[in-house]
Amino acid sequence: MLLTLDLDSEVPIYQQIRDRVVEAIADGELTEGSALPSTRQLAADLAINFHTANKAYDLLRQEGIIRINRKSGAVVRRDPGSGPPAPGYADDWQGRLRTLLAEATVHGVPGEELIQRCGGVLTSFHDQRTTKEPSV
Amino acid sequence: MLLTLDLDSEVPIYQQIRDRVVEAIADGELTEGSALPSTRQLAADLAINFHTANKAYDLLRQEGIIRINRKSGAVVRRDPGSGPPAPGYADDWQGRLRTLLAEATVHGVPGEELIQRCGGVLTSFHDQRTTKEPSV
DNA sequence: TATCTGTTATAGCTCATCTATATCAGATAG
DNA sequence: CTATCTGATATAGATGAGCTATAACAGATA
Repeated sequence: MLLTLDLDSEVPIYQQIRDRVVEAIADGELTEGSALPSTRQLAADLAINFHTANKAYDLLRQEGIIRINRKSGAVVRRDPGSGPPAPGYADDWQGRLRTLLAEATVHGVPGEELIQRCGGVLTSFHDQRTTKEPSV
Repeated sequence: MLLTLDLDSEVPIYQQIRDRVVEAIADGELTEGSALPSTRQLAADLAINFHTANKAYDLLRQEGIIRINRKSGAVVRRDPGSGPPAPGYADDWQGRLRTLLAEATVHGVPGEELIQRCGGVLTSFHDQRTTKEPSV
């Protein structure tokens, strides 16, 4: 997994790391059991402080997305096939979706285009996964 | 427009105000030309500092969503019918959409449900608008 | 004139973000 | 056993974001 950061972004570094990992799992690039680099290794690769990488992993752990052992390091715990979401998650998520869709709507993006883009993104997730794991 | 804040949220107050205004415009509750309360009035209603309300309006102005005159106060400048989005906007937006969809996917929400929720939210926008402005 | 508006400036507080060191313990390779 | 990797934890400092508190100024309006 190649991880590029935008140090000029308003989005905190640890948040960017978290987002990229989540997207990589959705893409199928990482699956349940995949090992992530150690916090020190990741920090060295990204030329950031060790604690910032640590915070990113801590965030992913709090979300239940990765698991951290002293022995095996950071390992992916959830992927799209790991089971249904926690109760209430989807509704919370929809609240954030609503804000995002409202913004695009106000800026004049047609509803049909928004649906198309949603579908396109989801298809890209699915395509990536079926590419990595061809149907037996 | 009734505006409720969550002071315990991690989302900054000025961001919450901005989000609620954007959603109200998408809903059709506010349309191009609608007047918003003055910053001092809004701050008093929400029991927050005047500068925080000011920052929210400043953010909306930077996004081109409202217009601020000393004379007429804050007025909605953009609504879903104000024309096409700025070039490059939709692509930027899709990047944020991708992160949001990836998160839900990783948490196990099926793609079909995500599409349904997107459509549902967009329909709620449209319904609200047609309710306020019934077809002649 | 009194009062509303937006605009701007300054200052202070709290907390988030990021970095810099340092230490400790368990696991592992030599 | 020793050296070295790992995660976990503590402390401290720098910088900036977020929010509040006053204050002052200018234009519009009643």
